[in-house]
Amino acid sequence: MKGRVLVVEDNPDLAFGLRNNLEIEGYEVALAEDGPTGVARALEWRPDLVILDLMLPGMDGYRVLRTIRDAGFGQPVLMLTARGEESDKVKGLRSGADDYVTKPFGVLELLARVEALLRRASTARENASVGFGRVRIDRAARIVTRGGAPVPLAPMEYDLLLALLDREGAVVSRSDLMRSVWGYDESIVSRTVDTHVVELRRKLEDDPSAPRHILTVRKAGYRLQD
Amino acid sequence: MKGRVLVVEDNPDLAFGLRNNLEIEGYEVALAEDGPTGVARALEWRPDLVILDLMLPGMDGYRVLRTIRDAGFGQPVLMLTARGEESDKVKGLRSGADDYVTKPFGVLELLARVEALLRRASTARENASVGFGRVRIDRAARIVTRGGAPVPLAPMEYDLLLALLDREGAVVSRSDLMRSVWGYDESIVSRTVDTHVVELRRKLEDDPSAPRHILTVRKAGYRLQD
DNA sequence: GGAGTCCTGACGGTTCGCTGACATCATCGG
DNA sequence: CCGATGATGTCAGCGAACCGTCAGGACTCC
Repeated sequence: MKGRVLVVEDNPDLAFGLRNNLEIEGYEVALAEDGPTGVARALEWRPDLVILDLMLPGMDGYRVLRTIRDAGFGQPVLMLTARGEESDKVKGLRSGADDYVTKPFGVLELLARVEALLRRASTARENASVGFGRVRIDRAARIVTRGGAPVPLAPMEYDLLLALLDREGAVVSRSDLMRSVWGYDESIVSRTVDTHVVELRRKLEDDPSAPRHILTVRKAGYRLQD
Repeated sequence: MKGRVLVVEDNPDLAFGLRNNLEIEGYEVALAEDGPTGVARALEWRPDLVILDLMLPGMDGYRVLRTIRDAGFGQPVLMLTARGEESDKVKGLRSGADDYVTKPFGVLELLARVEALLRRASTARENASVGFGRVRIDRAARIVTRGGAPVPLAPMEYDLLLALLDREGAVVSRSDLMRSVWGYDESIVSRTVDTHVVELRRKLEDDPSAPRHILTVRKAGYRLQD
């Protein structure tokens, strides 16, 4: 099995056609015929790649994309649309899609793009880690414990912790944190991130003044490590 | 500077147009007007991305692509062509191109694709283990180790090291370093670069007074070698 | 309206990086 | 071979950047 592909597409003919071709190529395929179903299946089933139609009943492709990206879905997404306007193409790519195909398209071209995207993505592997040190995080329950005892975290603190955890071991810049946690896109001038980091350290580090897990990387950002 | 882009394109109007638009976006741009020149410049200058026309005098785009890939060039390549047949698209993608745009194309779309490719490539590169001698560099974590032991580097030292590493084996002039690390564009009169090189040698070379990796090339700049 | 939460701006400590002076080295002509 | 010349190595100190910290006020949600 070469990988799992989720096709979010409301046109049955197109959806089944894609599934057939992808399965012939050796992919495992799931279908979703509207936006909300697509979001749910992407997050539950964790496909290796999502083919996402732009025009969908209920929730358009942009919102689907934003939603799953905000939920931490990091696999490549290939956008599919009938509209040919360039502004849409740009919007799709900039809002987190990895590639873009305009209908009508050739199946061979689509398969080639799928393959290229998966080859790129296969180098990056996922972290399923759920904690660090004596700290455990239960994402489903949204509960954090330290040495077994629950630690109450404010919403922003929890989101910040998740953003760091999703990239455990890597340096995350303040801008990235601002974008992924707060949704802002601007450069930083405030001490907002720092303040919340301090609070996280106070609640999660054994010695907050000498942090061993939530580390500062000067001039670059913060790094969470086990 | 967002990255270095090599444009291999024989049509002067198109080439200059691309260069202007890319430079406005903050990329550093080089042009090559035929295949062999493109190959040479890609291998020498080590761009972060290559925009490659399919139809070129002397050596067509496919051969250029094959040649530079065989020579170990791993950065993304965006193919550019007037032909619209799908067979060509597939051939381009399968032969190692990362994306494909058909003329006529909108500049905004092209720029968006360039950005998407570079973003993807940068995340892939972060996981690759690179270094020289006993020194390893983890770009994602921003950690440098020597013989397994972490070496604390000041921000500028780290950035300087990366700039040298990105062009490993090639001589990098002080002006280039000033531009890529410090963002300045002026001619050099200070000992700033030298000072930091000294510090890097002290921390990373086995014998700082007889460097084996961070080498001085008199009247030209510095060169990093394995 | 009260409790909790979040952001901002200010302050201070620490580290960093640039500068300028001097030492040393490579190169080349005599 | 030797000295002149210009390029590079080295060092210390000061000003600035950067981050930790905190308190006040605005906001939200009961």
